[in-house]
Amino acid sequence: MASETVENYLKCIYAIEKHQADGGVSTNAIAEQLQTKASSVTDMLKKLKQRDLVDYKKYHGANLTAKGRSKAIEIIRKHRLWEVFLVDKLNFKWDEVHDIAEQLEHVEGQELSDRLDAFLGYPRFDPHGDPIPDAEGKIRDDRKKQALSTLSQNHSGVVVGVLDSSAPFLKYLDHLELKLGTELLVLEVIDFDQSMKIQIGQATHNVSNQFAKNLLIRKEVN
Amino acid sequence: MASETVENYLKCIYAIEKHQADGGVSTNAIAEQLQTKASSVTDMLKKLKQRDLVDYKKYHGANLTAKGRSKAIEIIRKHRLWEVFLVDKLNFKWDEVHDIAEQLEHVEGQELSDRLDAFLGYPRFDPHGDPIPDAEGKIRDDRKKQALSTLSQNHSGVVVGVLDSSAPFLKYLDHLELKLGTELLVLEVIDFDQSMKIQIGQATHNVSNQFAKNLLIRKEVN
DNA sequence: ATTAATAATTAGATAAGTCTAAAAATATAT
DNA sequence: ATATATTTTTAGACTTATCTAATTATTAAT
Repeated sequence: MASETVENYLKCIYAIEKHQADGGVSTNAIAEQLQTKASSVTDMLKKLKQRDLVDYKKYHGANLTAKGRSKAIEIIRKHRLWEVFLVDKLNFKWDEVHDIAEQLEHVEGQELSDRLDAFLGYPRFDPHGDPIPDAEGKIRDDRKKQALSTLSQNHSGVVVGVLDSSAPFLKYLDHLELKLGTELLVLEVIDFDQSMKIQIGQATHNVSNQFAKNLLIRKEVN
Repeated sequence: MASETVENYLKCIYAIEKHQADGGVSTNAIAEQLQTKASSVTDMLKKLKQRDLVDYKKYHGANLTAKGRSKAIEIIRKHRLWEVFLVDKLNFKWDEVHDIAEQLEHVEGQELSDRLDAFLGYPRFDPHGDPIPDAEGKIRDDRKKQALSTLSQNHSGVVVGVLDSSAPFLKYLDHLELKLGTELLVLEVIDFDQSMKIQIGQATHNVSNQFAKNLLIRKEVN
């Protein structure tokens, strides 16, 4: 199989592709995401192309081939399954699991992930609300989710995920007593900076637009 | 922390040290165990010495320092805990877990192993009967175990471990319906080649001396 | 349509780990 | 005690993945 480094590149390109709809993923975007230099990325893209994992044209970025995408999804599946394991079975908190899962995702063995999947009860979502691809690589996520920032006054929703799964953001959510499944109501949107006042249970909080853009909710019909 | 390669060298030196009582572990012994060349081992021993993980004198082999030994035991702890997980929770068979645990043992995080340990109920032994070091690196094994080959006629014992944990040997044990805890009785020892006839439940089998040397039993007083 | 700014690539080095082939040290045998 | 065999080390090369500095392409701006 591919080295850990190669796997990280594939996962990274997959993630960027999803955020940008059109065109090739740029060398710089990959470099920034992976905390490496553009020249290293260029070198790697050549190798990935040789192995038929990406389509790559000099100066025009890269896109995953079917083969590359399939490998990326496999890694994401493992990452998310391990995260469920760490939270559900080992009682880690949702802000503690990312780095460990980052290591576990590279452990090889289809049999391993499939048995882990079964052991966990075939979870559909990881602790951050991200969908877990099934054994065939299908991503089953039919939820209509949107950023909190897209809600207007007096609309309510249920937290179903996050766009930022960094520890600081997740800890802030804990602080606000927000977790997956929590219902919230937009009381007010401030025109000046798009910050909003939201109600969670009996409490109200003011949150920034940056915050609202990173929280995913399913809108409630009310 | 140390790279996977370094960890594998430490684990290897630890294992050989245990089998040979005296003196330095030879370059060739390490090379054979790790399926690599003697020259590579020499290179690595120099690096391990620089990092104070082994004592090494040219042409006279290496021994782990306290620091090196502690790291080796940490890896062994992780390896054995993961093996318990794979067998007890994911229902792998005892001959299938070695290679997967070989990967999992390199995942970093003291917190991870400790929580895994707790989740598994602080097991004392892995699926092959090897003792699991505790969080402080103490190896708790007060069992009086000996190779089956040391038993004489009409003595019986209980299987408590194996010296060879390769898949072929373990599968053979399955075939004989021998597992940890199984009682057996030596019916006859053939003088010619030290092979023996043993009784397991109602069945009797003839096993080679090579077999008997790799099966660990606790002698029963009867 | 040039020029300036930005992005991407090449060239050449470095580090970790490995190898082959040759040289040196140690161990063994007479 | 010397010769032979075995083991170990050195020297130099290769691979993967990385870096810096310099160069080349592309994009944006006037």
